Amino acid sequence: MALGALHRSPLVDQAVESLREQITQGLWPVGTRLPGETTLAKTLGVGRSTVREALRALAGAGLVQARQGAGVFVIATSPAEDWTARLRRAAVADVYEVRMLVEVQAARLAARRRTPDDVTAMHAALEARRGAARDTDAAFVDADIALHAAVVAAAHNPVLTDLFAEFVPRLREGLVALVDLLDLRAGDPNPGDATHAAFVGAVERGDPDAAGRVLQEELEQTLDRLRRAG
Amino acid sequence: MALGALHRSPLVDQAVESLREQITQGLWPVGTRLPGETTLAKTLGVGRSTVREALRALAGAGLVQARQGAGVFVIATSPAEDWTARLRRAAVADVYEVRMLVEVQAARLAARRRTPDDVTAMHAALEARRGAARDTDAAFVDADIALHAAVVAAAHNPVLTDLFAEFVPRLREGLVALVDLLDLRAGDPNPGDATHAAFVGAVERGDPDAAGRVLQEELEQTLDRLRRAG
DNA sequence: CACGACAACTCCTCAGACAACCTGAGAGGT
DNA sequence: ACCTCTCAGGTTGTCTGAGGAGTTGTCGTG
Repeated sequence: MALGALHRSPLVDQAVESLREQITQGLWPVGTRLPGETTLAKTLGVGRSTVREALRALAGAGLVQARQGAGVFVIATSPAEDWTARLRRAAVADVYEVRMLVEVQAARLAARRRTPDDVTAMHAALEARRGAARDTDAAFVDADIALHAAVVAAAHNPVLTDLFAEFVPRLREGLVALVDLLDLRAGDPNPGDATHAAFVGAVERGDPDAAGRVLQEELEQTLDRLRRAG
Repeated sequence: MALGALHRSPLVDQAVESLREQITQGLWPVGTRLPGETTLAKTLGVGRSTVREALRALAGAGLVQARQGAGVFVIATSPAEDWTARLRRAAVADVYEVRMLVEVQAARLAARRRTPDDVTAMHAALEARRGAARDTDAAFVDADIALHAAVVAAAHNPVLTDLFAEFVPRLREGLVALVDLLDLRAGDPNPGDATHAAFVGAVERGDPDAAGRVLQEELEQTLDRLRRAG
């Protein structure tokens, strides 16, 4: 059941994925009528109401359209979906891997371009991360992400900043689940503080290689955990 | 009674509209929990199944998300601006820079994960790029991008592949303009062939460092030209 | 051939039941 | 005072059965 996430998905979601895949793969071209609800229910092995809800979800995404008495018709095979929705559906590990690729390079850029203002912002974020040590998991993850966002912002590329922001919701979701699942803060309520401080220091003194290396190691560790947990 | 409000819409659609309106109007900000299904059913005057299907439609559109046992939560108040529009507004140099960051790391991944199929695809793309040497500027740029896309695909991360695909339109636009503006193919109708071949070779023999380095140099050169031209 | 009746499908809506799950409050122990 | 555990109430998830309403193709009749 390689449905990629830390929680097992409801039947409806599985049905949606199955149907969406068959549509995008071209099994049912645009304009064709889907099999009836009862037929789909039998082939998918779920109840009729589950099929209906799955079809509603696809209709909400703009892939199909139901006409009473006639049937459900495919009106688009391309998702035409926004990027955030795609991220939400992707496996957390894949999202995290891309985040790692992007941020490591962003850190290298930041080490070359950071301004004094960026440095103060980064230090403030680092302090906030420490302050969240005695807070809830979600708050700690938020502080952690804020620190990383501050570094990305120091790269001074608006596209990059937007891109990272796009990843944040899914990232947050996955990290909170991970921290909770593995009880990462059991021993140390402020895990990764030393590496994060070293990371910020490298950016501050303008050392791209060190910044990239430290960050890569830190993120790779988490990525391994995510892969094992998923 | 010819046009206008002919066939009344199904209750589900009415419920979807009603709920969507209340969400976009800000009655339920992001993060808040919606009233329970039974409550909504009573206030909307429809059955619970109808409410469920309406919520599924909104979930498919990316506005809400249901968590079993907890409730249905608002995760966005508007259908999320599409990323391509944002890219179109950004400076080409900034887009290209991010593309460089992403692809250099993607190439390193690809060097580790490429399969025999990937290698044949890359070779075919390289040949196609050569074949486009005597073609128009636009066709040559397309072949070039296709080669880069083939390498990214070899990294075997769906999120990464999608991300790169998102960049393609804007990239193509900028590159065609650049080639035309600087007359890059005046002397050599197939510029960058040697470096691209070296690049593919590095990925093929599984050398991440070399692949990353060659690609970075190649892309940085173009980025410089873009900055000067812009 | 033209046309209307009709049967067989389809989706639409509701009601009820039970399962799976989350959350918060309170009991109880330390 | 604090922590842990239990548990009840509420929530979404899933299935089933029953009609209602609309569409479409068929078939008999003229």
